[in-house]
Amino acid sequence: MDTGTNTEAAIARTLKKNNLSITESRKKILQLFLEQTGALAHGDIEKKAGEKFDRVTVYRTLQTFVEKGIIHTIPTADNSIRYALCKDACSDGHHHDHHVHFVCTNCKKTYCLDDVVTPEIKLPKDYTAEQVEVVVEGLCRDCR
Amino acid sequence: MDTGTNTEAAIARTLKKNNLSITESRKKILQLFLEQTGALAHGDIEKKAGEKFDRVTVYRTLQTFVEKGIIHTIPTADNSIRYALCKDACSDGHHHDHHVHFVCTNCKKTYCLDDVVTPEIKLPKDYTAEQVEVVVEGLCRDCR
DNA sequence: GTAACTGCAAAATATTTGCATCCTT
DNA sequence: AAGGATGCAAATATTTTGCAGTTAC
Repeated sequence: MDTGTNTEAAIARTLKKNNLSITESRKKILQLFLEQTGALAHGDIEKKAGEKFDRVTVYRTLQTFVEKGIIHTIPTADNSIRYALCKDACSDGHHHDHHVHFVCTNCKKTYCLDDVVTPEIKLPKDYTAEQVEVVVEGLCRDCR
Repeated sequence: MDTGTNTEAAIARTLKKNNLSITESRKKILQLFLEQTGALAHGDIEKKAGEKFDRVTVYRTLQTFVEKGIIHTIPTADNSIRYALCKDACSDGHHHDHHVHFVCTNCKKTYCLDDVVTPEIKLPKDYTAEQVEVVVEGLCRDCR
């Protein structure tokens, strides 16, 4: 069975599920995320997509995907927003990550460690936690 | 005893300790951090400093402070870098935070919870952790 | 006096918006 | 056919760089 077809079908399904029309740029960008181990920054996507799309389309597509809960942003100390695919628990605007993110200090790749669950954090009495983000920096498997 | 004087002395000491000359902008910006409970974004500093400094000076001052380990950056999901004072464990370029950061989803203030220590994270075998960043989002004491 | 720091101008980047055209449904 | 999505142009915003003048030591 052709995997290409499977992936395409999955992509179409994801878009349809979110009431988005199925267009070239959305398919291509979603494809990039699926092919990718790690997370992608806006710039990565422009590069990987070649000359295919206008810069503005990339901005708009990423924004739409975040709004729909298809991808989520990962905070990093160096001000470059990165995006990664959400697992199914996410939906419209309400993203809930329960896994840890990892940024390699050498190759700068960003990974979602889906199997590493964010720990409980004990806050001072006056604070209420809604969401916990954990970003670990270090060397990834390829760089050590 | 005049607290103003104490603070000024502390500021001067901090700058001297890091081989930085004691200038108006540095004093003023460091002052802002000391007066502040939470963290500051570049924009906040420009606003709070009034018309006092050139935008470029703020950029350069923040950069210098980060390099010297006087302040550190806090990653947030919304791409606005925030800065907060480092505790003494930090030095030249090697910043080590062991506390949790808290961002209020209502008032957007960012706090360093110095008493809340970052937990140990168990990573997959192939990864090495150098630094763990934890950012908790929720409601702060003033907003709940 | 000298080296370091600042402010201004301007360049380089990054992001947002409006609108006409094209594509999906 | 109608509404949504794209691409282009241009407006904004953000960050960086060079350099001349000023300040700290």
